[in-house]
Amino acid sequence: MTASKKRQNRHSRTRSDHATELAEDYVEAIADCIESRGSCRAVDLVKQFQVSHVTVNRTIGRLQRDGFVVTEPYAPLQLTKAGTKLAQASRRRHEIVYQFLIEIGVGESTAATDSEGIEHHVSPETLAAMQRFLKKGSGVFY
Amino acid sequence: MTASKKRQNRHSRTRSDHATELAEDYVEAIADCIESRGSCRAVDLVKQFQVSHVTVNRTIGRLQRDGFVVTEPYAPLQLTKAGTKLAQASRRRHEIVYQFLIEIGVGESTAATDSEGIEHHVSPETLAAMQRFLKKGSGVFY
DNA sequence: GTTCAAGTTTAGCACAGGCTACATTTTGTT
DNA sequence: AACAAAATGTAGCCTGTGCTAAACTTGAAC
Repeated sequence: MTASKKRQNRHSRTRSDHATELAEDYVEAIADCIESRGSCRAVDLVKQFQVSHVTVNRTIGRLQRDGFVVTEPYAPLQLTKAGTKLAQASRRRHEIVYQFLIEIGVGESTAATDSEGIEHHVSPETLAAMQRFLKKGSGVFY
Repeated sequence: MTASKKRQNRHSRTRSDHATELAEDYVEAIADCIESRGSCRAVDLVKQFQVSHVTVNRTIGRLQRDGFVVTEPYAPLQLTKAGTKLAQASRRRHEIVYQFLIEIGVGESTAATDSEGIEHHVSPETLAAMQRFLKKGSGVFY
C-alpha cells in the first residue's frame, strides 16, 4: 500500500470519526455521572463539557436519535444498551491509553489531557500493543 | 486537579482542535505534494483527501484566510511561512508517532492509519516521551 | 484559432455543533 | 399556595465541512 493510499483510507474515515467522538465522550460522561451520583441530568454535562445547555440539549437529541440515550422531557438521562456498551468500550480505551502514557513517562495532567484526545483514534491493534506494554511493567523501560 | 476538571480542560479545547486538524492535514499534504511533484494544485488534494473539489476549494479558502496558504485564481498553491512551519511541525509529530507505534509492535498499515489520527492530539510532553522511547531502541522492550 | 477537456470557481443545499435570548417546567422555600 | 431559582426546551443565528449542479478559465490538440 502506498503512503498516499494509506492517507486516503484514514481521511475517508475522518468525518464520521469526528461524529463518533462526541458521542463517545458524552456516553462516557453520562455513565460516569450515573455511577457517581446515581443519575445524570443535562446540567451535569453542561458542567463537564463547558458548553451551553442548548448545545448539550441538542447533542443529547442526536444521541437519542442514534439510539444511545433515552430521555423524556425534564427527566434524567438514561443510556440504552448500545449507549452503555459504547461507554464501556470508550472508558476501557481511555483508561488503557491513560495508563500507557503514564508508563512512558508522561505527567498525570498531560496524560489526562492527551488520552482524551487520543482514545478516539486508537485501533484495536494499537490498543492491544499498549496493553502488552503495560503488562510488561515499567521496569523494562526505566 | 480533579478528574472532571481535567476533562473540562480537554473539552474546552476540542472544537478549536478540530478546526486545526484539517489545517494541519492540508498543509502537510500540500508540502508533500510540492516536494514530490514540484507544485500542488487543488486537484491533487482532491485525490489525497477523497472529498469533492468544492470542499477542497473552500478549505483552501479558509487556509488562505488564516494565513497558511496563498493562491491566485487558477494557479498552484503556495504555503506561507506560517504554513510551511505548520507543515513541518505536523510532519515531525506525525513521523514520531508513526515510528513510535511501529516500535511498540503495531503493524505498518495500522500505524499509518492511527498515527494520522493521533498526531493531532499529542502534546509536546507526550511527543518528548515518545522520542525518549525511540532513542532507547526496541531492544529494551522486546 | 477553434474546440474540448481538465481544472477551478460560484451558487445553493444539508448537517453538526457552537452561541444568545426567551419561554416553559420543576422544585424548593416561605 | 405563591414565588424564586434552577433546569429544560424553543427559536433563530453563525461557522465548518460535506455535497451537486452549473458556469467559467486554461491549456492542449487539431
